[in-house]
Amino acid sequence: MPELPEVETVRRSLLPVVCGRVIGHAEVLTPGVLLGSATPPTGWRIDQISRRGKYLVFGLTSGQKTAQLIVHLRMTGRLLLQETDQQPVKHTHIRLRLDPESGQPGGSIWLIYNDPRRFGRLWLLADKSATPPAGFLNLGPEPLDPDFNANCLPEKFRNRRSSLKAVLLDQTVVAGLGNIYADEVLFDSGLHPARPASSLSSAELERLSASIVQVLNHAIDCQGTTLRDYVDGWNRKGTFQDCLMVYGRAGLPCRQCGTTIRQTRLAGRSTCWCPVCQQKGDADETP
DNA sequence: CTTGTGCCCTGACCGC
DNA sequence: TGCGGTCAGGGCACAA
Repeated sequence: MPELPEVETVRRSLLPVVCGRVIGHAEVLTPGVLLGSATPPTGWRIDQISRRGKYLVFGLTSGQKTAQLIVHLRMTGRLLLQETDQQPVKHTHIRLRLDPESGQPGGSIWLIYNDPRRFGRLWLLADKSATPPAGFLNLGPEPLDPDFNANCLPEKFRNRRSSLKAVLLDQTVVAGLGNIYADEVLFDSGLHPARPASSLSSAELERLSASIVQVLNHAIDCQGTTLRDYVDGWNRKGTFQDCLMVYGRAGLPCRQCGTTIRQTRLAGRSTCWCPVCQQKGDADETP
């Protein structure tokens, strides 16, 4: 399930291949997956790929005109590169033939959007009538931004009575965390997932924000987490699944203290934590 | 405003 | 071997 580290890894795998190429041909095999402008996405040159939270943003130009192609992979979406025009594999919804710019050497490459569960979406914003999705516009601070620190969190946390887990999953609070990294971040910061967000001390907020940055960067260094579906643009798996401390480890001994990892349901999501390394933090529980 | 619930959708897995 | 049930969860609509 692509979260920030997986999306960033996809971005880095696509970047050197697709930038500077022109969308020469586009096939939308599944209507409804591509939203936004009615204009077909052909003729545009891909200038850059940026990322915001779990969204990828392709910057497109055509002469003086600019456009954006925004992509959210949700659960099982994949952007895959193919060097030959192969038969579309099952659950392929969009195929883009990327040609070298005129006068440039080399052959075409295909960029495939594949998504078994069809939760993912692409938005082509090629004219004024097309606007980005609300979720994109309402994203909270970007945790890999150099300016990101604990001061980005308190105002968002102060008025929230709900659990830390629910707040970390809220994309308007911090952009990019999903179920796996929310659990991993809470373990890294030694905080119990059910703690009310508003109960954190400033020292705990510092720890939490530092863990967000640390865990996400570590996962990017490992090319993301592949549990089931996730692969990058060249169909390569990540390795962060070998580094998980709590997610998916219910019933197994904590890798730090040996206590059995517990699992519960929080914010509608399965939540794993270590009952020893992640204390509630209540005064009466402190020895 | 906040918080919670159900839905979308397919494949993997489990028990019978 | 098949078959129904359950689970996985990101974001959104909707209700209270």
